Amino acid sequence: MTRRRVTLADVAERAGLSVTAASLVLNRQPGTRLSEEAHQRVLAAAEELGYRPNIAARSLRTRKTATLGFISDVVATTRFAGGMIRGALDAAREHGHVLLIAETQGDKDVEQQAIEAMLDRQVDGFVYAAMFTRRLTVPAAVLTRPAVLLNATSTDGLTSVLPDDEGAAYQAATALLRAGHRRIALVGRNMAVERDPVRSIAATPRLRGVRRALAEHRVRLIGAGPTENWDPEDGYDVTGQLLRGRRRPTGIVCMNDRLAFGAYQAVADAGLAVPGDVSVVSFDDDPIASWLRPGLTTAALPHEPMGRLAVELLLSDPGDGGPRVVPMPLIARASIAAPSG
Amino acid sequence: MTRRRVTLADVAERAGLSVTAASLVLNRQPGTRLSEEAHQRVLAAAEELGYRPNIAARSLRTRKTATLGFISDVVATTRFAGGMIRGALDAAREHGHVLLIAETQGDKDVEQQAIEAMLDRQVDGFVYAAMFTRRLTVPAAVLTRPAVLLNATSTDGLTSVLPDDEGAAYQAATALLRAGHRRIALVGRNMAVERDPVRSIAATPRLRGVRRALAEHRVRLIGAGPTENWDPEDGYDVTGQLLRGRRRPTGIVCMNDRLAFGAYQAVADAGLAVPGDVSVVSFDDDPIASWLRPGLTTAALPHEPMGRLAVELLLSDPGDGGPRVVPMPLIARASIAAPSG
DNA sequence: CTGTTAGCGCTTTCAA
DNA sequence: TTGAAAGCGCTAACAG
Repeated sequence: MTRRRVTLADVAERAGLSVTAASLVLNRQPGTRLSEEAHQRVLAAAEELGYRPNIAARSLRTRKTATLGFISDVVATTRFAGGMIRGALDAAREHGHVLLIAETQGDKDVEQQAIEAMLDRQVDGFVYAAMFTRRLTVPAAVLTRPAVLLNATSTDGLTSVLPDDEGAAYQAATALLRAGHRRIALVGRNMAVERDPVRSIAATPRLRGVRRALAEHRVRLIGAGPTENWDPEDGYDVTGQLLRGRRRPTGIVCMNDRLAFGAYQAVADAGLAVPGDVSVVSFDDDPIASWLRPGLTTAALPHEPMGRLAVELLLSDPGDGGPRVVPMPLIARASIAAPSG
Repeated sequence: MTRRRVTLADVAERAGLSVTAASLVLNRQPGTRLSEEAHQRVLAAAEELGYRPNIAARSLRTRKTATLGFISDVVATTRFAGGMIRGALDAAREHGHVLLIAETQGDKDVEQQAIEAMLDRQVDGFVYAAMFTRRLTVPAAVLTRPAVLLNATSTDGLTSVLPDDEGAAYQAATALLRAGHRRIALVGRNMAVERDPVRSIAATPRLRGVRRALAEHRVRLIGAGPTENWDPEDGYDVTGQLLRGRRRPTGIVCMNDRLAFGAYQAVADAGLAVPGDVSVVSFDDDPIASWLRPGLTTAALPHEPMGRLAVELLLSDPGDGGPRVVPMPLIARASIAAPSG
């Protein structure tokens, strides 16, 4: 039932011209050598027949497939992952490209297989993405083609796209300071992570940004216990300790929204309120940030712009190598107020 | 710098055989006509040269690309969306296929463009997915190739993959009944939605399943006000009303986890506790379900198995047309207890 | 058991 | 201004 696809030859025949002519017209060659009439005839024929080029056949000659490979470790587990994909997808579409997507789940064999499958299909380039900002080593097969790192850095000299964690942290802490807070604590410290070059990429600049803001106001951070992870229960535990401590903070910076979610619960359990007794600011703009009551003020991970930038770099000049930093907008909700004391 | 890819001709030359022979061996033809020695030589040559077939070239002859198109309305916005993609990706990989993914955002032009771009690349088939279960009309261009609907139904007679909402609702309500509850309310009613053939696909079977379970125990549902949407604030509002009503429920079934999130807040604001005073059960298994305290018992949307099944059907015999229902496991956490009264 | 040849649909010299 | 012909890498008739 599926009728044979119409080919360039069909168009040419209908236009009463050669395949060459048809090809020339349809590809809008610069030095428009064909007569105006030939143009019209080909265009009309293509239109009437509903002609669409066979990209596979074309790529055999041109070695361009207008297809990019997007390789990431995890898409399903983390919820904003989709944002990077969406941004990449949008940019690709705007440039007439299409995305082959693979998820490796951190499995090197799966990854290798995925890369080869894409190479077999002659992708023009790769976006190699990590769902959690980190440093990584790019598989050699990826370096076979132009490539851009997304939400990660490496030592391969590849261009990489990263969120501006430090700037975001500076803004977040400054928001607290501007509201008048001086007793500020930070939830989510973990020296082991901060010293680990692989995992520190988000933690360290966030810490640095907070410190820089506080330093400008000559405020010292209230010490908080370390957290093993950045999950709600970690936030709950550490915030509980802080609230029971001798110098109770009026403002808390959480390293991410999941911690903040736990912090909210700890504040409530202590018989206190956000933001009346404790102001909270955080990172990521996880969907729950808007569901919490009061809404959580948080610096949004710009996943969509990041994904977009990655493919735009890939399609223009991916070679230069420096990291490109994308700003994280502070989404102001209702979790910050002036300190009550 | 990128060395020319090694071709079949290279392998053949190195093996001292014809291209045909090499092709035959590498494609493991059934009637292994080549000599054992020829086999070895070709295999060795391919191995040494790191030969990889050019799928584009192959597909020109075979009209098979081992590439599938995955079209969905939204991937980034909804958090579990990724699950369907992951399942589809896994199944595709296991079958040596690769996925071209596009997101249409509900825009028909974007959609048409995406479908054509995929058709231009000769995809072998389509998975057409909706991120919220619903009825839809499949674009004609999709019907050009084998296709399977994912999380949606249509009138095109396409095979579709759906979650077993009714079974899940039956289980959820039964869990409450078994715990001893008799005063049970349902949060998330909306007649307008239930009567709308487009949007009712999840709501109606959930309602039916709950009713069937209650009927078996001769229990009548406590009336609850309708909700405009299924968002946290809707759950908060309606649950608040129920708790202030004359016949306070001891068990609540929420139509989804976002509603349940709001319900938890309403219970807390009423000075009551989950599950001591009110048991809650819900649908979806949104990540927050596990973050809530106490953990929310909820029927999980089986996105991953659904995505997987869709491509498996597509790769085997997509033609048959009936809807295929995937069970929704009830994830038991801590939000159900015996009624206190 | 193995090689020759044609051709998938397209682009691109080169010649007319 | 136009067309013929070669060839991208591969598979599949058809010979031998």
